[in-house]
Amino acid sequence: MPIRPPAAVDEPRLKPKSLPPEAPDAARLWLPLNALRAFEAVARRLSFTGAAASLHISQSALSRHVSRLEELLGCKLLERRSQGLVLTKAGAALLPVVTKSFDGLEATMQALRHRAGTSQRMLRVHMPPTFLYVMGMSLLREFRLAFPDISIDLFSSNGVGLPRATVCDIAIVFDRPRYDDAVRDPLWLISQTPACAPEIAERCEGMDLQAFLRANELLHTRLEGEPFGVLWAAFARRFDLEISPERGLALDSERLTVELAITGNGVILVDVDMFAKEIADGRLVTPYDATSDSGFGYYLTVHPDDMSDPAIALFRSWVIQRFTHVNRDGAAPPVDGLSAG
Amino acid sequence: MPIRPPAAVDEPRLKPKSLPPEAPDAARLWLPLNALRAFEAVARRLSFTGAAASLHISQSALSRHVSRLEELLGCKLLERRSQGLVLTKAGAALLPVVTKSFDGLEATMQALRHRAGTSQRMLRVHMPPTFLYVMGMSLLREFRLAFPDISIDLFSSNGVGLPRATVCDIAIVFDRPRYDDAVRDPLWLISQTPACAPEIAERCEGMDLQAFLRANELLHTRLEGEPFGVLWAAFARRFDLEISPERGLALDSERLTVELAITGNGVILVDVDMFAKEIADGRLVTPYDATSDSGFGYYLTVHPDDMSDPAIALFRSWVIQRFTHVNRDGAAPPVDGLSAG
DNA sequence: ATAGGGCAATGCAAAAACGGTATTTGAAAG
DNA sequence: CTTTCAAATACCGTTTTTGCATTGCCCTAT
Repeated sequence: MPIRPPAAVDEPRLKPKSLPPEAPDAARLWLPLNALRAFEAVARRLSFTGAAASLHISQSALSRHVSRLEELLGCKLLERRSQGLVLTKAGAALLPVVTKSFDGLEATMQALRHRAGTSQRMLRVHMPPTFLYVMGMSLLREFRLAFPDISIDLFSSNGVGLPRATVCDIAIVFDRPRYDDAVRDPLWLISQTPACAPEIAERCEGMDLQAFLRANELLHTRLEGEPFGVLWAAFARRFDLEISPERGLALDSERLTVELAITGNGVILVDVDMFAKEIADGRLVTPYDATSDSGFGYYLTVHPDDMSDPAIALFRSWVIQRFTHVNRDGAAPPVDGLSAG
Repeated sequence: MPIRPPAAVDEPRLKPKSLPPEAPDAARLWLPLNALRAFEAVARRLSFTGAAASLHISQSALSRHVSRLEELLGCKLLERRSQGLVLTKAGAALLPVVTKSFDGLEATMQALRHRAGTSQRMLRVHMPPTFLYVMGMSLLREFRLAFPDISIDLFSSNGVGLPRATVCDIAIVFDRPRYDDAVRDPLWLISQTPACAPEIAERCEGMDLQAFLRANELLHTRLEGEPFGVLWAAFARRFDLEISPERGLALDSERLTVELAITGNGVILVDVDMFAKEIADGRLVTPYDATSDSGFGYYLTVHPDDMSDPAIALFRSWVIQRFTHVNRDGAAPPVDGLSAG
């Protein structure tokens, strides 16, 4: 039954239905709000690709939005010329209105959040150093730009640091999936693959995976509350490897572990996206095309009782949305020129 | 497992990535536009149910939209009290801004359509009388309210009246699905079930479907270009009935056919939603719980060459959208106590 | 000229948002 | 205490949106 009739002429006279036709909303329903937002972003930058990056959606999606808008309006809004985009007269007329309207809405929303006590708050956020280093900073920077009235007090240590247990409201923790009653949302589940210094890979050229792992020291990062070597064990299980995952050297901090790997002290399990920089500049190589998803990853947690705090709820939902949208682009180029060595 | 070449050192840091963080859009992306639209409709009427009817979506959907908005804002926008809804301070602050913004957008869109030649047009629309009678009028009324600057010149006859073949730009035709190159969109696919006058149903009480159909005259509506009795034939096929679908009496106009059925002259195949009125007040009864979807239904067609006409394209897309996400809100005919087995 | 790169459009499959139905809840009226 | 009405919720289907990969276009550099 794919197609359904519209509200047929309602029952003739046997239903007072005090409401008159009330059609002011007919046009409202038709208003392509999301397409207008897309158009605005594109028109402001005069670039689909650029707008896509800034909105954290794909260029493809934007292209479609704008096309639809143009189709609905019956006229082009942007002229696609080889030198770039140019606003047509119609586009030029539309852009300022859209910008003004959305700015107004944004400002009002902001003001209401303010009144609700959401703003001028200080959120205490905790996250592991690795996460902070790779993507946390750009994430927080973005959040602050979107909500300048919410300040962030940032903590970063290798301990777990759950909210209410430590001095923070929101924590991003590295953990495995759990099904308890806590408010935990997955942000980034890692895919682990063995990595080592290029010299080691060279020396071991030709070995199969199992031999390789047996020939080298396994490096671990200690995980609070987890048995020693869980990640290696999960990896071994996934590829039917006969190795001793509990063998090796464990450190507190993943950064230290990576340092050891880079300096040729053994093999480490990494997520290629998380250490893209080290891999890209050759300090770390991933000689085998074997990655497994253990379910471990970074989860965002808040204390259940804090869910009613508007600022905390806002931060949480914003981060979650941010991650669902952007698993890749935000991760690749967030930090430039660093990468501790 | 083969060794992978040391992770092809693709673009290391040589990607200026000219774009600065550019976060003005971070908040834009977050703006819950659809939820705001929902809130506006509810707040204006101070009623979820009423707004749902006017927006042609369910109360449930609206409830969720508003909830989400409240959650994002961190404060209630409407106070649900027993006497009805009341705007909170926050809601009262938000409503005018939203209304103003959306009105502005609407007006601008309208103006652009105008400039594009979409407006101040006269559209010639053709539809079958039955369709017009049952739902066409309310449809057109609504369209006119949403787009007052587009006039409608309405034709209604039993002929097919395809655009460009007759004096119309847009036609709604009763037909079967076809896969030709014409621009044809299904609006309402009918589900056919036998119906007759109550006296006949009474007289035939206890008969099975096949006996019932054999005992009564079959009524048809003549369909241009279709073999005599297609609909009855499709129905018989669906339920493995041994009847002679080509038997019976055919008329030009479905309304006439229905009249004959009502006055006890035979059995007709109807869509229960389309003749909800006749069924509700007992003039027509559907004694068997047997409905089949033949694929026949009402299709909207425009001439391919007309697709570039903004006004025609607008009408078309508006009608299609109107049909896809409309429930049976106003229609829900209180069909009680009928439909005996 | 020709190869290469940047950018928007598009086919297709996957994912997410959205909507509907049915049900529950909660308050008020009979 | 039952009945009624409106909003919230559970559950689930499906439409819409999105991303990826690819195409096509035009410009630029070789």
